[in-house]
Amino acid sequence: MTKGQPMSDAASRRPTVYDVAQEAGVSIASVSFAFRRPERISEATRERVLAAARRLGYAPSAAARGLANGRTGTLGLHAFDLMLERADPRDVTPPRSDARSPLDAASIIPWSQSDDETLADPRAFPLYVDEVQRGFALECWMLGRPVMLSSGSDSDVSVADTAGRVDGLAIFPSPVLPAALLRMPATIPTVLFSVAPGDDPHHRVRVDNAGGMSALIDHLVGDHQYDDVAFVGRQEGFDNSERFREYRASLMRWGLRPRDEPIDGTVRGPHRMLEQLGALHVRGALPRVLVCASDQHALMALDALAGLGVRVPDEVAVTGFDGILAGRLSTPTLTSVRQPMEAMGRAAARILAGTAGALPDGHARFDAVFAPRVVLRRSCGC
Amino acid sequence: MTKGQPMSDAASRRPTVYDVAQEAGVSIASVSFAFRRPERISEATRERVLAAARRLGYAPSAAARGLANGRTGTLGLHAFDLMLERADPRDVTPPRSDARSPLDAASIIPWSQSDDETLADPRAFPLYVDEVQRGFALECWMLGRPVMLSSGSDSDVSVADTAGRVDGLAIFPSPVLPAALLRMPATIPTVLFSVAPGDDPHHRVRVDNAGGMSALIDHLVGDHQYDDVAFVGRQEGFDNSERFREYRASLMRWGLRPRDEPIDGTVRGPHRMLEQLGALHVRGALPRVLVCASDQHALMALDALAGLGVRVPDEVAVTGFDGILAGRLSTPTLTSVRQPMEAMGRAAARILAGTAGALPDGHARFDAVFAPRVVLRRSCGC
DNA sequence: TTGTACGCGTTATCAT
DNA sequence: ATGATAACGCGTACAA
Repeated sequence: MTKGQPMSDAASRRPTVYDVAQEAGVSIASVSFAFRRPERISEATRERVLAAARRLGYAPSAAARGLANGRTGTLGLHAFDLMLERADPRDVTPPRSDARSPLDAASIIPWSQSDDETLADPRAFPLYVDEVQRGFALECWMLGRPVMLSSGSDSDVSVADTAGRVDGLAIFPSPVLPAALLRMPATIPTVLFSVAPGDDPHHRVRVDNAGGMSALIDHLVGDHQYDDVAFVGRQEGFDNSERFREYRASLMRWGLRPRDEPIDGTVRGPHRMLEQLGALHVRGALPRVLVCASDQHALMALDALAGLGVRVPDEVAVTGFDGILAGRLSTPTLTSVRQPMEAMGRAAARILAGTAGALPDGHARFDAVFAPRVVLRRSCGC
Repeated sequence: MTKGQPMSDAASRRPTVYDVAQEAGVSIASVSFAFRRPERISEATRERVLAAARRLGYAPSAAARGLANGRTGTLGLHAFDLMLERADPRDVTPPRSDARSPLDAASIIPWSQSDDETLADPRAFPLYVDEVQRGFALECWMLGRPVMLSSGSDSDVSVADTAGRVDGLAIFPSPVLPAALLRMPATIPTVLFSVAPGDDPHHRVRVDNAGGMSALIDHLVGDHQYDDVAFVGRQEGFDNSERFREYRASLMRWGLRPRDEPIDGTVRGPHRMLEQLGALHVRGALPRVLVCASDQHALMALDALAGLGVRVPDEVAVTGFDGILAGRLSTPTLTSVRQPMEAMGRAAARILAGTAGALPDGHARFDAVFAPRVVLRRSCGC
């Protein structure tokens, strides 16, 4: 077969420029121009080409275009361990879409109410990542760029795979990230969410944890006069660590002694929080305030305290961090430090879109640090 | 330059198999095998290749791979008029990510509280599409496939563009959809959400509107004895029309007379609902119940009634449809008919993943019809 | 086990 | 304005 000629059975394949060109009686260049360079072609042939394309159901292959001009036009958002902090979707019965129900005999599919409640629980959605993702998608929509969402637990492979599909990539934080981060190719612009500044070539979008935490502590100590304030949450990841550090620093500025041992609380899995708080409770050693590393920790603490019969905020006050929606639905409503999550997602998209065309070693590395804001609700005693 | 040889300045470009092959001292086939066919290569050379790839920051180009083997591995989700029913993100001040703030002198970015509230309003997020999208993304995650999110108002171009990027495509309903639908290439498996059955080659995922509506009317008339029930919402799109039709049919089965003129209510833009309800109110002609085409309509109706000083549900009862989260946050809480949105999104993904490899004219066309469920809350008088 | 050569579908560069 | 042709980077028969 001669190079560049259309294959014989045009019917069974996805149509290509060759098929359209033949159908319209023009060359493949004219087909391409009809779609991408309307000004370089006569209106008459353009119409002929478009009609032929429509007749054949032709859709240009993004893969070929991407190969030809070296860019995909897509921006990516990657999560290493997507949903690890949520209900595992594998626990939920998959809908029976594999049951063969032809169109003319559609059977009505029932669903498990409990499964639906698991998925629709505001404590599981929308979370921090969902709001950031929404901001990212909104901005990409405005920029006219498709968004590629990807995830994977094997850090290297999955991120490299995604990197090969997009012109720019934003990455959610993860415990496994730092190592993978260093190996990350600097070949496309990359934004890291909530990662400490460093020497690597990647951009940053993060929040001023210290400012938010110190404002929160100032409120708790200054306004409420609380003097026994504990921290809940393991120190893993940049955000949690920075929040813990500033929790200690702020208390010490007020002349108070922080509890050195933060109360551990894993957000997912069999959690030890009830256990730990229960132990403190029987010893009568519960702190007056639980400052939690995130809203998810705080909501778990509310559950645990309710289970122990401890009244919030009268006996123990609780605060969160992030400002997710579920904090507005809890009982009592949750005092928190809100991050502008949508704005952060949008910022990441703009950074990528702006630097996607630039040189790989573009010396302008962004570090967008957003100011969080204390949101006072009931759980702190307000 | 000879065909197939690496270019001279390997440093300034994204590295390719040629660069890696040269670096590792092997052929490009070995590089490819090292990544895709580990069993067909010796462990030693594989290690050499992977090390070289890491050194160079090599990420395989998805475009080239997609072109070579004819599939992208990605599933797509397309919305024609994404966010048309939400706050226009262009109204929101973009975050100042374009301000050059080098990493070593990060300035803290303030943000507008009102903008953040607009974006974080539960009435704007998560909506129906967001929950479906989440289900779609969850299922794709389980299937190990990336997701491509796209949107565009120009129906033909944008959907064709997306179709060229994915192995299968799910499409949200839209007023402009029917026309574009017919022109859609059947070249890749396609799922249409909430579209009436038809002769086209596309799959369907939808909800049993009639069953849901009749159950709702049965509750309102049978349990609450309401006899003056009006419908709110324009009859556009498959879901709204079917709901209106069944609203009429159900009432007539109960021997009641439906109001023929549904109260118009556009979800976005300067809405006429307050105006219309106000006119009915001054005439003392408000219906006893407002059955709304969607939760978004119902929430607007609640606002309008509150503005008129009409008590819900004592004077006028209100019901919605869909079961979005915002209905749990309204005052009073909203009685609705919930769709299993996540399950629908997951079903779409499974259908696409299952048929992506099949023949284009695969005769198994799915029509997954999910059973909705009445959710009783306060706004109906319960 | 490893290397060579070609095709995938598009865009861009040149001629005409 | 239109046509011919060479990249683009990867997968993979096929040859060695």
